[in-house]
Formats: sequence, structure tokens, C-alpha cells
Amino acid sequence: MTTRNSSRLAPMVRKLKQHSELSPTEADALLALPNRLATIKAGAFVVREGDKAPDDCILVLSGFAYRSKTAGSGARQILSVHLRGDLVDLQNSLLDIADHNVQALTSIEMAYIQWQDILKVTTACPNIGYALWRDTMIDASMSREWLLNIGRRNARQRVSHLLCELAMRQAATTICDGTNYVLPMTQSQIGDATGLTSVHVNRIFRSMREDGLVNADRRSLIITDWPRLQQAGDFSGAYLHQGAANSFASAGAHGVSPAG
Amino acid sequence: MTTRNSSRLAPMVRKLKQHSELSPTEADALLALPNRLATIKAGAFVVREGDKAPDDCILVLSGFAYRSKTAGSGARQILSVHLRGDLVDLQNSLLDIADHNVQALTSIEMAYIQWQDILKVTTACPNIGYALWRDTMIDASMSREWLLNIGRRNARQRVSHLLCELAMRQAATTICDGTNYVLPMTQSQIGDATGLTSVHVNRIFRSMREDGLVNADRRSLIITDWPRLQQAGDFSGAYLHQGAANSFASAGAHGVSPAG
DNA sequence: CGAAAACTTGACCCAACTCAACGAACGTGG
DNA sequence: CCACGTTCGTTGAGTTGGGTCAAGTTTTCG
Repeated sequence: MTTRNSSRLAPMVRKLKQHSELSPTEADALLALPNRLATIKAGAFVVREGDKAPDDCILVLSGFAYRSKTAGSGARQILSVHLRGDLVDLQNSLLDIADHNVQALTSIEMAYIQWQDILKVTTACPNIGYALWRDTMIDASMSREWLLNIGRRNARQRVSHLLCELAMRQAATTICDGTNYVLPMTQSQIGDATGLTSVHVNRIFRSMREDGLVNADRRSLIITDWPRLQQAGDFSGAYLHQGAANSFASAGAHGVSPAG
Repeated sequence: MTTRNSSRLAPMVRKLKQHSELSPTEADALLALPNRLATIKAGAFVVREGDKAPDDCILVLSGFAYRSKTAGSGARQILSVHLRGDLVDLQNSLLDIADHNVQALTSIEMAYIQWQDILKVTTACPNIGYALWRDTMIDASMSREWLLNIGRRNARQRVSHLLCELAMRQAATTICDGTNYVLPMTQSQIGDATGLTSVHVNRIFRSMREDGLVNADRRSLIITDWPRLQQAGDFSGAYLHQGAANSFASAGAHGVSPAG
């Protein structure tokens, strides 16, 4: 009766369980949601700002996606980066008009779930609704941290902070040791995410390399000194609300690798 | 049986109705929520970052509140400003630990509603839950716009944008013509909200005054040229998702006062 | 293998910051 | 209701972090 083990929606349930309790029945109800698979090429739009809100909601199964907005001047701001298990446009679904873009950062696989079906499940199991609502709130918490990052930290701190966040989030989703992880962003995209120019991001990377913090091999990043990177980025993972599922949300500023 | 007309929670229902349909029964269920009143002095903390999440959720009845976070350096970033009708810490309630501060900007009156009671109502009426969830999403939409504002706009645009947002939001809640409205923020707070220093905010204000955009009388602001202010702030109110309740969410960039 | 995209580095510039001093408004207690 | 300390606003002078422009090199990918 359940599609529990075979469902491709498993990454979503896994992510929700990081912050919310779900009974086996509830988990099964989620895993059984009808959905269709789609593959999207790197750079392609998934949702475009100004579109009428889509009537399905989109889950990242593999690869990386990001949200962005564009200013009148044409400058782009990257708002968040999403990976396996993230529901990438709950944000847009419940509202009338999409207020931001969603784009593929790498080539990605996504599952489309009809919004109607989600409503059905949450009406039947309010607890699932709370888990999804909580997911929206964590999303908002991350925006707030980004606001602090861009508004009140200098360039080196901003870049370090972004790297820490991506390391910690990847450590929570994939089996990886957290010190050597995938960094699918170009320097220009890192600039757009941190409110800097690509030229300046490049200089920051050089200086961080010289200081032995990271070793940015193309497309993947080796964190050579996690405690110092964390310090350099004024980073504490509390805002990710990863809860007990991941051992280092509470580990504070020292001595742990993102894998705990 | 209903407390419909007398309930002090009316501003909340009014705000939810800006973006969500609520049946009379649903509205009454909200208005009938048990709550207690509290008055908080200007500057005092309502919720402090790091606190265990409060078990009630807080509604602004009068005055202004704001959210903030502090960087390791001690620098403060204001994340949002809240007025009459805003649920100011839904964000914190569903999570384990408060990830940001909530403070009174002016002296404020607040209603405290037990989180338990909210859950009861939303379990009984899923539609109310969706309205509150949507409220959280609009909150997130506003964070995203602030991210764009701070990350990709210059000082004059940032300040103008903030003024436009506050004007439009006040026009939607209070009976005011939208061109002469209350601005309870000091220049230093405006700086904290826009990622600037108070000194620079002061210079921007002077130049905007000279250009005839605004007339910042102490504690209240007269917008002398709304269309040009909107243009100067690269502002479009779509991200506020005020919907049909307010005539100018869709009015675009020209020729309307914030009151429509 | 060739074109396009991404990275790298140097030289120069400017928007916003820092430091500092002073006047104006506010609020609080006597 | 006035005195006085404190916060807020204002302005100038000098500095700087990060931006701009430009030219190369390296990588990627079709």
C-alpha cells in the first residue's frame, strides 16, 4: 500500500524530519503523493518572476537551484541556494504572482507535486501542514541571516559565511564528510549572492587561499580549516534550525567539521 | 456568541483578509481567540534572540515594532518593521529557538495569543491555517525584497524604497492619505534597516529634501512627490501581495499615491 | 578544435564610512 | 515648569573597501 521505500519523494520527508516529527503514517502519506519527474538544464528557469503562481510545487531531487530577483538597473540578487530535498517554490504557490525567479544552478532533477494534492494531505493531517509551514519559516530564517550577512558583514565575512552555510547544509543531506564538497557556483554567482562583484569575490578567494582557509578547486571546494572559516564568516548554524537530526547545529563556533 | 465587533483582534483579521478569503465563521473563530493585552515601552525587547521560543504569538495592535539580528562585530541589522495587524513572531513560535530579536520601535500595545489556541483553530479550520501560512510567506517575500534592496541598490534607492514600503503598508492599514505619514524611525535605525550608517542616511535625506522628494519633519514624513519617490526607490509594491484589498498593488510605477 | 564562459590580475576611482564637533530636541526629575 | 543630561540630527574633512574598466589566461563544452 505504501510507496515508502521506492518513492522518489524520500529526500523531502528526510528534510522535513530534520525539524518536524512525522509519524510513519504521515511520512507515508507524503511519500505517496502523486508527482511527475522533470529534468532541467543548468541555467534554465523553473519559475519566472511575474508569472502567475504555478499550480504545482517543486522539489529538488538532485543538483542545485537558486532563487533570484532583479533590480531596475538589471543587477541580480541571488536570494537562496537549494539542494536535494528542498521545496523550492512553496513560496510562490500560495501567492498570486511569483515574486522571484527560480533557476537551475546545475542540471537538476525535480519532482512536481500538484498543489491540490498537498492541500488534500494537509487538510487530512494538520501535522503535515505544520511541518511544511515550519519549512517555510526556516526558509524565512535563512533570508534573515542573509540580510544580516549582506547588510552588516564585510566581503570576506560574507563569502566565508556563504561557504559555511552550503557546507553545513550539504553535510545534512548527503553522505559527505563536509570538508570537501561540491561548490557549483561561479564566482560571479557568489558575487550575486553576497552583494559583491565577481572581481572582488576572486580577490577574496585568493586571500582566503593564501591564508589556508579553503582550497577552491574548480567546482568543488576543500575547506582546509573549518573552525577558522566559521570564525572568518561569523557563522553559527543555529538559524538553519537543523535540530537534533544534525549534530552540529548546537556545536557553536569551534572545533567541529560541518559533518559533526 | 461572537465577539466580532468588540474583539481587539480585528486588525489581524483585517490584515489576513488583504490576501486570503475568510468566511464569516472563520473570521469569528479568529476574533474569538482568547488573548491578553500588554503595553511595551519604546525600545524594550519583546523577544530576544536565543530565547526559547515563546508559547504565545504576538500581534501588534498599535505602534511600531521591528525585528533585528546582531553580527559578531556588534553591528545591528533591522530585518523588518511591523505595524498594526502584524503577527510579529509567528516566525519564532513554530521553531525551537528565537533566531532574531523583536523590539518595540515606539511604545506599543500588543495582544498575546496562546500558540495552543491558534493550533486548535487551524486544526478545526484548515483554511485559517492557510491564511496564516500565507502570511508567513508574504513576510518571506518582504525579506527577499529587502535582500535585493540592500544587496543591489545604492544608498538613495535603499532609503527611498524603505519609505515607499512604509507608506504603502500604512496606507493599507490606517485611514491616512498616504502622503503624510508617521515615520517613527531615527536616522540611525533607518541606517540599520538599509545597511548604511546614520551619517550617510542624513546626507541622503538632505539631498532628497533638496530634490523635493520628501519633507522629513521629525517623526513624520511628508512625501512631496510620490511618483518620483517610487522611481527613486526602484519600488513596485507587488512583493507586498496586498491583493485586491488595496488598489495599488497593481498600479505599477507611475502616478498613484500610496493611498490609491 | 574553436568559441564562449569563467577566472585572474593590475590600475584607478568613488560611494559610503569614520572621526569629530556642535546644535537642536527630548524627556525626566526636582 | 524649568534645568540639564542624553539622544538625535547636521555638517565637514579625510579615508577606504569594494567597484569599474580593461586585458589576459585558463577552462569548459559543443
